[in-house]
Amino acid sequence: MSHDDFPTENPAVVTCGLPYANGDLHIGHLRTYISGDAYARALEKLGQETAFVSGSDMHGTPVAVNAEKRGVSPEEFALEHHEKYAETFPRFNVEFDNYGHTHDETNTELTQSFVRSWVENDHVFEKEIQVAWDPEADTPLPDRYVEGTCPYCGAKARGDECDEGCQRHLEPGEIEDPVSTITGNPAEYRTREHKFLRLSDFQEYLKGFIDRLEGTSNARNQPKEWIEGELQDLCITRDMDWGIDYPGEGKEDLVLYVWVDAPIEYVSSTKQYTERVGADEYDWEEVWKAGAPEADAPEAADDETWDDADTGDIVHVIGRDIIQHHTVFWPSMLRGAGYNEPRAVMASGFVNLDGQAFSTSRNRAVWADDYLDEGLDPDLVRYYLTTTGGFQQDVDFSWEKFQERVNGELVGTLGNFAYRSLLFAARNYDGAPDADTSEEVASRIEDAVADFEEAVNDYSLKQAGDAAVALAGFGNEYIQRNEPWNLTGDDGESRSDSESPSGDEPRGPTRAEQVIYDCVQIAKAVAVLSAPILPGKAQTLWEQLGEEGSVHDANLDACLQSPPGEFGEPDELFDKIEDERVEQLNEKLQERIEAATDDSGEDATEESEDDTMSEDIQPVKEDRISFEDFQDLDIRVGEIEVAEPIEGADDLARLEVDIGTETRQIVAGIKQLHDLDALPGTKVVVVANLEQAELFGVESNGMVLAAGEEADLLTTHEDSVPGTKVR
RNA sequence: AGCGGGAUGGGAUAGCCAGGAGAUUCCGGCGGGCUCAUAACCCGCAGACCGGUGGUUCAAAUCCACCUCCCGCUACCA
Repeated sequence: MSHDDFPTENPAVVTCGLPYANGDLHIGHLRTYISGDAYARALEKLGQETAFVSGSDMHGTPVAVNAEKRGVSPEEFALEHHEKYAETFPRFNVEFDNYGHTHDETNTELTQSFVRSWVENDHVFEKEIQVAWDPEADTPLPDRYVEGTCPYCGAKARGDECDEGCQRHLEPGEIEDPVSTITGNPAEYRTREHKFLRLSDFQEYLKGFIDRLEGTSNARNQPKEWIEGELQDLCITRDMDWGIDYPGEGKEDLVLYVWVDAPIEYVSSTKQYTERVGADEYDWEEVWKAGAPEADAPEAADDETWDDADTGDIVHVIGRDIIQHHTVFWPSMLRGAGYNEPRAVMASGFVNLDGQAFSTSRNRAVWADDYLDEGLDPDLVRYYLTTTGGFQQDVDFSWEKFQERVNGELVGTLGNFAYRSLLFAARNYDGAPDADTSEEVASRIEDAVADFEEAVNDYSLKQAGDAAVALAGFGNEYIQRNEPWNLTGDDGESRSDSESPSGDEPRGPTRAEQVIYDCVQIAKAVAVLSAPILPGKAQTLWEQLGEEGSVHDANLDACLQSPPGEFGEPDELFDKIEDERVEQLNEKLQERIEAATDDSGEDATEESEDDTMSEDIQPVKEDRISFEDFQDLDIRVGEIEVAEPIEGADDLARLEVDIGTETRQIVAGIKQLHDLDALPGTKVVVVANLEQAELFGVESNGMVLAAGEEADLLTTHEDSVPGTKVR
């Protein structure tokens, strides 16, 4: 399948996955938005007509539940977050052409029109299903708000999945002893009629679609299992008040499932952009609808049809956790309503913090607000997040690594080159000397531009960013090699006589003038090429060069166009991050984590508040065991000698425990609840004759006893020596 | 369990789709240079049998098969 290279004749739209209006943003979330922004800007650099849109996802159960807890309406609750997001993004230089939300009029109307199209094209059917209900609160309980016992393995499980036990998917009604996680009441099941989108209608279509799809490879490969297997039909309604009403008679009590109205916001947001700037400036229908094959027979549109279709280019930038939504549900939804299909899905990896996943409940995260409050420039984290690894790779964040990249590449290479070149030029020539770009330098800039163009067409922001920094690196080498500081002050002697063969011209540039002119030209190209990733800093450099207007209006051709002649002494573009600063940042992070762990009762977030307390205290079991059975347990005192985290596991720690006769390796689920460094020397109670197990690839030979969800470690009151039997 | 992603000098990463020069870049180490520049920059050196085994090929980090280990997804968490 062949899409034309960017820039294409038709408009493009770049979208970012909708942030859910329930919680704060951290730099993990930011990775997607920064990348989307940088990619949209990069497309514009190529001269591609591009809109960049997103919006807040306002609906769904978590918003409704959390709003109720706070005693406000869901709308008020969600709008508050929406406004916060809308204000935060620009502070990271993420500038949407339109940022809407799913609850506005545009999206409500458009969503309902999508649903009507599906109904008209016979993709929707009705089915009775079992829905969990909280009889006391008289509210339905979506899957995740039910807990109970897994009918297969007996483990504690969520309504939709045996998440801790056998991992089996559970159908509504299957779980035993269902309990509402909202109120703690026993839940019951009621039979309800719901609407389904028949995804199987699109199975053949999707097989073709996935092969045409560009972007990251994970977005193409991950959904294959679904597409080539049997697609479950998608239940598109929920028993709730909060959401967009299902547009049909007799269904007033149903709202649409969030994953119906959420992606449609991409279209709505683009439409709002058109409404604001006018269709001759940017026409949303050209990108979303025009030229798309007819909707009535989805599978009829094959590769060839799409090849010939004169459509716009839709690029979705998302996190890799919602790949299936964008490669299975969403294209089906678009196709069923006669819309265009996405050209590319760029699914980013996650951001880890010092090698471990962010944990919002433990406050182990770098929050967007914290970053800004530190006074750190947004372009620094933009650079880090977009160029540290491949787009679909996970990226590890630590303040040390952040410092290393900033100081090495932005301060040392890019900033230093720009500063030394412009300063030298300003001091000696009051700007760019009179000359033309040398062949060597022009050709090097052309290479950088070609790299950049290739990067955009390969959906590689890293390559785009590297193109700019590598060019600055060349600049440093070039200025060093030519030593213009040893050439100034010379008179006629050092002029490059080869450059001015005839006596007609008053004089050619001196060697120094030539070198400095070249450097200024390189700096200009660096400003243009780095603008998508470093929008603020590129603009500063642009202004230092004496350029008018915005660097974001310049396209790649500007890289080789001559810079204006005059400018004054520049300021340094980037500040070095000192070691003390990194220490401070680490300390603050550490303090926050500890604070969050300490007062977990008071300032606890939604996760712990709900169920932890009730979960720990259960009625005493009726079944008694014999004394002999008890005797079979070898419980003894142990002393922790070594405690270290197990890479990648959320809460597992590897312990070495002295149990008197020997030192055992034991894996315990206590990592996030204890400061592991403080554990060695602690007396614990160990079940020594438990069968061995392997957890996360680490052998566990015994069990350390701890109480409850908080894993409160059992220890001894006096100082029994390791090995002492507990009885 | 199935599926996806990954394993590359001490650390971090690129290259893999389109097989072929001394395997990229950054940090760190060692030695030199420069002084326009933010103790910055430039040059050179050391250091990798590209996770393992087998295959295809004139040629494999790259393609194929099997295996090991890590991370994730499996139908509301970027």
